[in-house]
Amino acid sequence: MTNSDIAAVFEQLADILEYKGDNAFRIRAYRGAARTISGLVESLVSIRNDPQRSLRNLDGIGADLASKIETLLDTGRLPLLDELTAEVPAVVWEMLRVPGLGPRKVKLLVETLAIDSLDALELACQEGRVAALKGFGEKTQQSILDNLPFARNPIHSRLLWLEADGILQELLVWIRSCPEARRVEGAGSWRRGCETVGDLDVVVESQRPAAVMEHLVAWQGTAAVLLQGDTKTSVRGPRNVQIDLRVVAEESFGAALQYFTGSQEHNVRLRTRARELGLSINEYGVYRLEPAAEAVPRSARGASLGGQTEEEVYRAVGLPWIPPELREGRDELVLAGQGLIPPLVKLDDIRGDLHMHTSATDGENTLVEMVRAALERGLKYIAITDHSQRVSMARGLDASRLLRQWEDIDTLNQSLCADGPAGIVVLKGIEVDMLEKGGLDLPDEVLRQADWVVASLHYGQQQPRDRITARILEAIANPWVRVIGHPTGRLINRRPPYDVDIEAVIAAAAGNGTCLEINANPSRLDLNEHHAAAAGKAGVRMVISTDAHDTSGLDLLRCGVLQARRAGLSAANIANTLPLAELLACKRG
DNA sequence: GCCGTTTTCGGCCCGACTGTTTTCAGTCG
Repeated sequence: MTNSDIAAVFEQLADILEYKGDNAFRIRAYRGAARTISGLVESLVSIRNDPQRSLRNLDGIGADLASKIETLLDTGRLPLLDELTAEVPAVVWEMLRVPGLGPRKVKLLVETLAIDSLDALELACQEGRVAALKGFGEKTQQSILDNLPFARNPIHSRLLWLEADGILQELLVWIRSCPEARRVEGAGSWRRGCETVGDLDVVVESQRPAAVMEHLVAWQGTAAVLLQGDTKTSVRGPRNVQIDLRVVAEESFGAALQYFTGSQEHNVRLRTRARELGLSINEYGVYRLEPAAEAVPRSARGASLGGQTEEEVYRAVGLPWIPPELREGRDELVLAGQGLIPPLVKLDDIRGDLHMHTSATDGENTLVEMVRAALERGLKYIAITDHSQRVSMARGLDASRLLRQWEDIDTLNQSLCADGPAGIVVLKGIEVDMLEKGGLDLPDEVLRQADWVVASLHYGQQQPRDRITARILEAIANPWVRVIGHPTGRLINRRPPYDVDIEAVIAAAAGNGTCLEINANPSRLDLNEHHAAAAGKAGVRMVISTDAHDTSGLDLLRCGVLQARRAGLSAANIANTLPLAELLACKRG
């Protein structure tokens, strides 16, 4: 079993235990273990087999879960899961996708009304049998009917970060146009730069919350109002995304922004740290913990020790401000406490883009158009890396077409030089395919004439782990290959990564001085943050590239930079922050 | 089920909103 299989088992156990009404902290323990495991780069097998290490040293994994992991590794099954799965009818998982229905209510519906399908649930609502249940009522019954379509619609995946960003930017412009709104910021997983975003969070400072919330309701993108209170309003926006707006006073803005940025796990850890210091953090500020704090209403508590800015909140617990991209509840609080949060790479640090296509293959713009667009964006160098011949669908280049393109690039560079020193250098590159049977799609004799070679795997993605890994290791060892393109091949929400031993890839890249790509395309973001972090620790340089197929694709660099920041990487970890001469001196020598 | 420079037992972050409730449970983030 792979790490993700085992993480899935623990998630499933947590879901089942939640439905059964088990201890909430036990459930949290299973979810915490699943999170830890899905963030691992090394396989659980290798950790278990390493005499220097122990599964029990993993965050949130104790004696019991370690033994369950061993059982899963040995047998591929877990008796507890088989046992519990049999106790929960399948309809439960469908019903839990109805917004507003949680495990408690679903359990009551299943057990008292014998609901066994969404159709049966709909009928029970129409016949008024749901409203008659204890704890339910007319409004709950109607809300179930209204929300049933969301449970039935299988297209329920989270938005890509860039899609969420498009909606949020429009929304922020609208909210900022409200005269009653002062500071306005996006929060949540969008602000943390997550690969995908489930819903949009906006925090606003205002003296008149009601006016701001009415302004949101009046937005042209608002499709329905889900709930509206004194300080919080939720609406359904474009593409059915839920938008949560929270309005607070000036002295609480930082605390609210911190709270709504999350992640949940980061906040749990931050608040736990606060409690150890005799403090309590909520979305209004930081307070001293009184002996009977629970009984004291917020307004009657002592003065806030901070909350106007995020910096104040972190400072109150003895920490420097932590960049949102690192707030995932991993080791960021410990690092921050030791002053070891690295300066994260910024978009401005990136000097060049080293993976893009032109109309010579499957790009939409010509060489000259791509170069002009890169120049407009202030890039100092770019590599033109069209597909090689194996990618016939894209009219991949054979050696002779490639050499002709490189002649064009030579000519272009000469004319760019004549324009003066503020120009751009165009590198002669290729995205060469790693062939199914091994080897590369162009001979070394051609590759050695290139300035920049990206090697990528597009075919034979179903091959077994050792075959895929061997193909990539061979490319890494090739003296002319500078970087491995989208090293795992995944497409977010569409296609899983191919089965590759990423630990071996990282080790080989480190040994050969070959870079690994952080492909900035919002559907790829490949390497992912965990792999990129591990590569950075291993001393591998990464290249953040757009893989642009048209001029607007060059704007995607910022998505790759966000991914690198989430991996905790600095400019020093990223090869294309270097001046060109140093970049080209990187591999050989 | 995990965890421990006060602890191997007794804790485990915190609050808004809704609906169905005479004081709170469930859901959500």
